[in-house]
Amino acid sequence: MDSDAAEPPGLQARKKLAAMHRIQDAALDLFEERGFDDVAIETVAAAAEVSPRTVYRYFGSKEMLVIWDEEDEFTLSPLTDQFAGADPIGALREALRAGFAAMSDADLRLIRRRVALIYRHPAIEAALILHAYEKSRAIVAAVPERGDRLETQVFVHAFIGGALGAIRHWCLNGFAEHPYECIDRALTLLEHGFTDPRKRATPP
Amino acid sequence: MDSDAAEPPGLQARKKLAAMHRIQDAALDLFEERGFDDVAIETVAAAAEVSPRTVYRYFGSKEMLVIWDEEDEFTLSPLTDQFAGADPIGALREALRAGFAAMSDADLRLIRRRVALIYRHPAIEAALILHAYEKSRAIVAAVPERGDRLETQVFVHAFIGGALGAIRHWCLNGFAEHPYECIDRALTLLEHGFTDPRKRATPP
DNA sequence: TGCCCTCTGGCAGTGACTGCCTATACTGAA
DNA sequence: TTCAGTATAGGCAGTCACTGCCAGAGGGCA
Repeated sequence: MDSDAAEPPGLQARKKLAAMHRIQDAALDLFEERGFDDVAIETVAAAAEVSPRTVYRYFGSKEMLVIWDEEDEFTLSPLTDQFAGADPIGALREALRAGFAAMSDADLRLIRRRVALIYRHPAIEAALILHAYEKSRAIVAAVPERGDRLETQVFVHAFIGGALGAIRHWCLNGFAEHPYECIDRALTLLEHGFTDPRKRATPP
Repeated sequence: MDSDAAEPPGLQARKKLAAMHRIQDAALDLFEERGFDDVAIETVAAAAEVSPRTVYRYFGSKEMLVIWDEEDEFTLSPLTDQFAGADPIGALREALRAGFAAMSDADLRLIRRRVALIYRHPAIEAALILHAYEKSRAIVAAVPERGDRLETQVFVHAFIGGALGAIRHWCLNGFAEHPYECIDRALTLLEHGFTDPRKRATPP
């Protein structure tokens, strides 16, 4: 594991981060232009002027070129703590609200670009789902006394599922609403349960 | 698509089904013995006395050798209808109860064998998750007036997530409980929501 | 400046997966 | 029973994602 405390950036790490952004940019361009399946890693590497080996070292898989988000670690790790608290849904809502509030318009544009690509290509959507479940597994593991309890498993998985459903809806709806709006409504649904079909049938 | 009505079995289809069972059996044996990653498709094909090409034609992917369940189509397609009704959770509960009740001990043993393998190898668990989400996508698509609604997306995804959590807990708990027990409790959690942490902290 | 060491690049390999074509087995009618 | 017509399995060769391994280039620090 890296380390939990934020260390001074490191001049070498900056180059890596810059390269990752350059590679992701090139990849998004190519994928949007020719389609995900018709672009080889070698092509992406050539466009970003790095070796294919480096692309794999940085991103691990082709799909991660689209999934990867620099802020991922920062936004997701506090989530772990929320699940242990007394009001996990409220805490999650607040954490996500803060996360979206901290985003610039450029950030949001980049996310929309990536999400559009994700739901245009099933293979990438698959990778996103797996990525989300890896997170959920980490979250469950981080709640020691409750990790093996069915209730924890179901809650965490349902939350991940709900979040994925919200993102999917956000994209399939042409990004009409603000993403936090979707997440928020998903959280409300999880909060109150699906007992009453009218809760599902009529928006708040 | 095949067809929705049950046609006479077809003598050719029987041979295929028998071959699939033979291939899956051989695959499970080999995966349990040597591990999923250390068995090539070629080996499985040789053990089942079919060509590797046929294995792919039947199962589509290596992971599907473990995931595949003959009853899958039969148990899952009625689920689609349940989501459209007034009391989807109740209908789901009943459908799943009936499904498990119809299972023989041999069926259950096979499922335990497959699930144990699934959670021993992340790659197979990944495939299971994706398989489940493909089903959920089909389900959402089958609820025409509600398919693009956020509430439907979230509900279906949360249900799938909850079910996956329940199965995961079932396996990680050493198959101590009956699987329907786990699913049932998961449904109850979804039904009542996660408002009250005590609902998560204390079993019914 | 010089030593250490991490990181990048190239190489070669593995194995999952996929068209394409031929042989073969099944199906339905003469 | 036999003969078309059709669907299906096998074999071949190819693509490409992904992975160790090793040598070289470049930062980090004295």
